[in-house]
Amino acid sequence: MSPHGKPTQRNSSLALERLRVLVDQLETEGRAQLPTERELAEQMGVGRRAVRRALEVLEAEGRIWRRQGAGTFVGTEPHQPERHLKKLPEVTNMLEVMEVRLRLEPALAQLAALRATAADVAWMRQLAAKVATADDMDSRELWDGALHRAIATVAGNKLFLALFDVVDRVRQDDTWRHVREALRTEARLSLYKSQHMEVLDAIERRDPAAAEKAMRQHLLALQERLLQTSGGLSDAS
Amino acid sequence: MSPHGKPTQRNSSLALERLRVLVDQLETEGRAQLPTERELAEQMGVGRRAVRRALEVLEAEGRIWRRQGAGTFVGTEPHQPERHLKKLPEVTNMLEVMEVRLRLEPALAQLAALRATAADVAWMRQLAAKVATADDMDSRELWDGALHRAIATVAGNKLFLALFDVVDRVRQDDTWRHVREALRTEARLSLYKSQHMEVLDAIERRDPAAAEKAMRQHLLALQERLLQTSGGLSDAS
DNA sequence: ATATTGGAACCAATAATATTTGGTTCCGCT
DNA sequence: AGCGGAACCAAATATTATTGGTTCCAATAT
Repeated sequence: MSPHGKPTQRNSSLALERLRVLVDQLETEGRAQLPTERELAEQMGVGRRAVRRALEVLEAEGRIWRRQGAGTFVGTEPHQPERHLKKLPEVTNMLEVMEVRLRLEPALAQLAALRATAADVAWMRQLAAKVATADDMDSRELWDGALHRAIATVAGNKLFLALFDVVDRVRQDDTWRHVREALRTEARLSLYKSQHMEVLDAIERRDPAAAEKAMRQHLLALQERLLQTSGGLSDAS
Repeated sequence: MSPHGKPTQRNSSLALERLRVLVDQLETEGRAQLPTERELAEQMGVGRRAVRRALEVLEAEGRIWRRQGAGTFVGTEPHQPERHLKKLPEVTNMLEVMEVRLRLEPALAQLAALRATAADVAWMRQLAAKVATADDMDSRELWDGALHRAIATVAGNKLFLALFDVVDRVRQDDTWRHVREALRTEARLSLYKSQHMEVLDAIERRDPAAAEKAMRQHLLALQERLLQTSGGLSDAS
């Protein structure tokens, strides 16, 4: 065989034609996976780049889907919730996070007010004190996160706590570090501190409605600050 | 060496004493993992069962923690949210699931009312029709789940949808099949059907408050039925 | 005779390693 | 400039080894 075959760019078109036939064939046979790119290139006598270009077309058409390390498959990508969780930071943005927190955490504060013991209240107050006395921003954010999670724990619903952790992991993702830094300005510290106190006071009074409202006020203040600084964030499309 | 050493049951106590020393030693050295049970048994000249009994004591005291396939470690088990997600069905119960759904899904219906397109409404109505016309209970539950997830999708918040999927996976767990069967009685079908319609009507009217309320009513009816049938479920402690 | 122990074998979950495979970059050739 | 080939990267999978969990049995002591 002559090395470096026909110099024309028709190779990818040829590969595309033959791949369409192959995909139809596999579809009728009910098989899903097609050969590796290297095998396809050798079988058709073209380079791997030509094969890849052809596969890109088929993928854009939705006829196939590919996953690095796994292979190329006929049809559309199956829905796998677990896999989706891992790349949540890529498909979400801070506005969505706040939209969720605004609905989750007030409910958690409400439940905490219903179920908190005296020891729970003491624990949360300790954390609030740590938030208030922390000097650098890193430790402040650390303790603040611990306080919010403590409230979620005191709420006494394991499933709810798991949901909180999912949101919290997205929130803590490095992608949003600069956004979080913008939120925690010195001027707002006293406001956040007093709002924390309102939440804890309501929980200690066993006043679910007040706890819910206080937490909502706190998160609304955060959201407001978010909208002020960035003027809105679009998703990373 | 004589096979089957000292016949006394003191072996586990002896092992416990020596293990305490070992744990203290590792703790000061900053090392976490201690030898395998087989190695410990050989080193101390006792059987593995004696070692295991001693380790059980230390684990109950919170001095060590063990994981099958990994090893035994000094200290307390580190918090790993991902690992916790996998065994959620074991640590939760149906009441917790309903408590969460009652706070998640009304918010999702509210957002859906704000963001639904005409095509979205048509899609959800198709699913509602499938629920109403399904004859056997399995397919009914299947389409009902699809409808609820459609509403969560129309809500237009990827993170919120991910949370819904987490709850849904727990809800669909095989452990609760008999509970779900008890919920879906023939007598309640017309009620659920009309409640679905109320939710979709409110969404089509772009009435967030009504959509939220209708969804809450629907879930409250489900929760009520759950409490009626089982008389309350305690967690599997 | 009964109970307890040590030993061995097996099971199941985890971790470590190797292999596969799509994704990317680079180079020589035409 | 475009192609083929090779090499390398990174994600996913398959395989193997490790390790706690469990069961069973024979030996021994009481």
